[in-house]
Amino acid sequence: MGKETLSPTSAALLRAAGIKVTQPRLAVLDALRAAARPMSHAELEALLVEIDRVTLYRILDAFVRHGLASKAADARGVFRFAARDAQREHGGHVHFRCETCGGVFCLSAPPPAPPRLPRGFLLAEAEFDLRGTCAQCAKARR
Amino acid sequence: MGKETLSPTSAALLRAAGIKVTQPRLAVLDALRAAARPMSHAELEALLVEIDRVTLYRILDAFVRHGLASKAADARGVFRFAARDAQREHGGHVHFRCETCGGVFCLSAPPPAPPRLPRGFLLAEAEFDLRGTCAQCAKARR
DNA sequence: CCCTTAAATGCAACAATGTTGCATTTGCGG
DNA sequence: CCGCAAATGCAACATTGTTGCATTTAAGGG
Ligand SMILES: [Mn+2]
Ligand SMILES: [Mn+2]
Ligand SMILES: [Zn+2]
Ligand SMILES: [Zn+2]
Repeated sequence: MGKETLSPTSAALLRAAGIKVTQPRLAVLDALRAAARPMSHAELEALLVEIDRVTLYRILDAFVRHGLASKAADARGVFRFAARDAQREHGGHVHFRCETCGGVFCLSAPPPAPPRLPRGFLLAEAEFDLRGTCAQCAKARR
Repeated sequence: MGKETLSPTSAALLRAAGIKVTQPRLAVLDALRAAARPMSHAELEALLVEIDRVTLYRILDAFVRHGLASKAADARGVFRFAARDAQREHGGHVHFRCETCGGVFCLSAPPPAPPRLPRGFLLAEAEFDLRGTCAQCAKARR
């Protein structure tokens, strides 16, 4: 009987990152890892009412600093956070964002290869960002 | 003697878009068309001190509604606006955004072709978004 | 030209998002 | 169990963007 491939506990991830394991951080990391898509601060705040607003900002920034989460502004200019390990599932394909309903759709196409950068430039992230109207919203519009 | 390829006046662009030609709009459109890069509201406000803050927001939104400008959140979550005709110069290549200094750099690589979308989906815009650290900021960091 | 009128502007108030300072609490190594 | 740096909670503030409403102005028809 082969050993199961367990995902690490959130506590283990926090310890591996070298930051203190606290109840608020466990709750936030659990929420991020369980989320189907990148979450905004407001969404997390609504989900985790017991956590202070500012603490939540600081926890998210700490996660980003220590490589546990990614942070990117969405089309509306709001930051969205994704757990790095949950995010890996979405690394192999392209996303389409509906400008009407805000929905994110996973396409089957592989992401394009990043081009060569000028000397000295460091690439952190490359995202092929497709925006438009999803089928449902397009139909409703007529 | 061939006829020169004149770019249209900003007033002509406003008229063609079917909106009133006003002094604030002319100033904003001139500024956007002269700008080397997409401009934030704050940058435009500093440049055009005579224009009211709210009016500037409304002018920019009107430009977007009428196809005279594009609007997109930058890596810091701030909206940046570009005149559509000035922007055409930047349609044929990819951009790199420095997460440290906020600078936008034009790369020589052509943009990747958008993938096939699911039935009913409408593509409005496709952008290959590269983020990281520019050479100058990378050097300063060490 | 001058009126008329809808559109655009200016200003005040508000809302959402993100940051800073500081006193208090807590995880964790010793 | 202690001591202390790290993390939290709370208040105040900053920036970015929105809404309501009174006033001004562009543009078209006499
Ligand atoms: Mn996906
Ligand atoms: Mn360019
Ligand atoms: Zn949709
Ligand atoms: Zn830079």
